[in-house]
Amino acid sequence: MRSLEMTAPWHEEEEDVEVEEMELRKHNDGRDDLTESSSDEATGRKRRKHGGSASSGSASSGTTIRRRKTCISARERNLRRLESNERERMRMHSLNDAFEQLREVIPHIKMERKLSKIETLTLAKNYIMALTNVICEMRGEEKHYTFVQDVESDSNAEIDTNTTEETSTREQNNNNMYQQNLESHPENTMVNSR
DNA sequence: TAGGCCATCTGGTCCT
DNA sequence: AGGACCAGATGGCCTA
Repeated sequence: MRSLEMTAPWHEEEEDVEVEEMELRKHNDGRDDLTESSSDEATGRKRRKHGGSASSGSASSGTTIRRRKTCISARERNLRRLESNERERMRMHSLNDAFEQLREVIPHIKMERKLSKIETLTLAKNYIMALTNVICEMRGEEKHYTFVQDVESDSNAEIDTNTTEETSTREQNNNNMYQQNLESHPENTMVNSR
């Protein structure tokens, strides 16, 4: 059970914190399974059953760092941590909502599974580049971007092995689709092909 | 079963 | 001071 390995900073300060931390965990798990699950079912979001890293945090949070003592109680700290967790969850949910909206406006070849985040960002970038090229062409200027090199470098930077091949192929298809669609029908630049 | 993707927790840092 | 942002860690789910 990872929660027993918890090394929260307040452990140094109060003896009863460990017990309270376990209570916090139980409370968290219960809440995930009950009150929050209903709203998550509505949005289809996955939820973790257990908490995150016990030894998480940056490497800079090593043993030499002395944390400032505060006068707030362990219970108060726990409460603030819970509130902070909740805010972070909401922040990530809003970020994911933004990704979802981005997926909806990016023309791409429809797949059984939805685009991953990295694919979404890469396609969005490529789409912007394709649109920029169209604008340049309409103005009689040189194209700003070429795709083949960029796709290769971007994919290799982020994804490897089989996924790279699959993603590169798919991105190339999408890029070709962008170019063909934009060149033959520049008036349809916002057509969503999903 | 390994690897990719993801959600969540967590503590540090930045910003208001 | 408190919230937002960020990155590391971890475990669950899914697919090849």
